[in-house]
Amino acid sequence: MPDVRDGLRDGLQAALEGVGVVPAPVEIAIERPRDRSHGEWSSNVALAAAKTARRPPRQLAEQIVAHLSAEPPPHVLAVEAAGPGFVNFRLAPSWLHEVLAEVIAAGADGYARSDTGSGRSVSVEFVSANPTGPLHAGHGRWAAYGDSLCRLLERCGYRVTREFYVNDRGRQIDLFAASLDARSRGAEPPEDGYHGEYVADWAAEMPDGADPRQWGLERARRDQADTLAAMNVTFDRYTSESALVARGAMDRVLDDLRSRAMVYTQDGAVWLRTGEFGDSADRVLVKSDGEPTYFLPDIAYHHEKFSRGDLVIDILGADHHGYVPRMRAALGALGHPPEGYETLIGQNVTLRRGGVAVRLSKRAGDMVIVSELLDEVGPDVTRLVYLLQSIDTTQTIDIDVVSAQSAENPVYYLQYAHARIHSLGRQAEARGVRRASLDGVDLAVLVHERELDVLRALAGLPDTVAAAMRARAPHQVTTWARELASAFHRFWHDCPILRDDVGEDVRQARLWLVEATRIGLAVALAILGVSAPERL
RNA sequence: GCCCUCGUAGCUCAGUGGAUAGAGCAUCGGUCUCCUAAACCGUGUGCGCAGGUUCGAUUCCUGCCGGGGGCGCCA
Repeated sequence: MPDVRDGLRDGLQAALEGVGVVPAPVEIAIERPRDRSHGEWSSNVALAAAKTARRPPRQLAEQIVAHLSAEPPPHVLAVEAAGPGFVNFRLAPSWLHEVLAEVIAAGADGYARSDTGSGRSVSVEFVSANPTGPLHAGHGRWAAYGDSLCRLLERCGYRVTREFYVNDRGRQIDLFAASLDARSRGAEPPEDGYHGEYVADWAAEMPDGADPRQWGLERARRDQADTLAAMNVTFDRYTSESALVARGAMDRVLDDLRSRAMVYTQDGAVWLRTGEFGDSADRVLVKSDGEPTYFLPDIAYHHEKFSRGDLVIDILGADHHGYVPRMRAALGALGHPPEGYETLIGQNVTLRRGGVAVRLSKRAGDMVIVSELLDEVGPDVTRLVYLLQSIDTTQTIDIDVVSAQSAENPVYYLQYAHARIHSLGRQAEARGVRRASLDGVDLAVLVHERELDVLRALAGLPDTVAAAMRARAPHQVTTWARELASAFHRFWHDCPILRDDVGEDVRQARLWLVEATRIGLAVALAILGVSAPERL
């Protein structure tokens, strides 16, 4: 896909040669200046290359400008040296008209797609909630985040496997089954058991004679699956811990570690030398009672995942961050390269209702589950709210705000832009206005600042998608979508389309501009896993 | 004590190794005979503190202060 920066970069390259800076000492960076008055694009090459060029940056910038001005790259109206030594480019709107044509040609399926990950596979594990209860608000965040990250990776060409690990054996399951059993008999769960209300609810559903363990696991998994389905999050692979143990994967990985002399016995327990691989201490693999800890099957699971991904990504809650060094150490002990394993730690979610924070604790019982949020605001708002901010920050979701049908709710701004586009389509149809073939439309009539702002936003989408994928930060796509919506609302306000006093040539060009906006919004919403209403 | 993470406007949050740090909400004041006013326009003494690296730091590094999370032969 053509990029206006290619021409600018070639021009800068030639200019550097022209002023005797050969070869260029740095990669030529071209970025958008924060301040529009500094032009459409800007380069800091003169600042970066000044030292090797052995002249003041400002002087170098002026020399570069002199060369570029003699033979300006495509679309360039003027080149200026500015500030400490920036080279600023002023461009004709034609570069944006080319962007519009590109967006239309690529469509929602093709625009902002890249092949940076083609031929590479990645396994992404997220949510992996214990089958001991419903998904809480934090799980909802990982579901929204993880699925959107996968969509980003896919858009960049990676082959992605979405993975969910089910810890269906061990002490927590025993406690859950015991809690369920106690409730079904009208008794209190064990002290360190599960005290949430749902345990009593589920116990009441449990048929007489059912095995609380088996029945409870199925009940919890069904509940979680329903919630994930409601959020439009699906997994390619569920791996059961007990099944993994049953088919011998755990024993095999233990043998493997033994053969590598990574294991020793002490106090009747089997330990892994994780301390030698960067962990703060060695860890127990098999307890003195002969039972494996969760850690050993988890190692086996991660070992397996490398058969599905060149890159293995775990998305974990902040409360599991301490687990990262030991898993990293275990994988190192098995000979996996460190760069093949990536962990993304998400901070907690707090829900607020009526101005009061609701505490999240599945075992204590006072828990806010995702389905509560889903029931109130629906899957689209739920996902978008989760993806409004970075997972590095703790998130506070005010249920009163996000469930309000008001301007306070940040989701509506986006949805309204989408609805306006579809409203225009309906109006156009009612008035018998049709969009002419793009070949016959003169996009050069798009010169209004509001029109150009929309196109500038659209021009930035490919970079945004690429950057969001690299940073594992789907919320950057949300931010972009809000910026596009803002540009679109301002355009809408100032640039009528169907009104009688609008000339046909301008109307046609604007109809295509709206279509391009629709495509941009569709790309972003597809990555976010959100659908927007066609009318509000 | 150690580890992870955050600290940006009254509130909720974006953002960047660069040239004058943004959005939404809230406040106050404007804009519909016109495609949806859930919109638009105007309105602001803000990067926790101190060092360091750099031509340039709010951004990177170190320390401190403050918030959240974690440090089991639980998962």
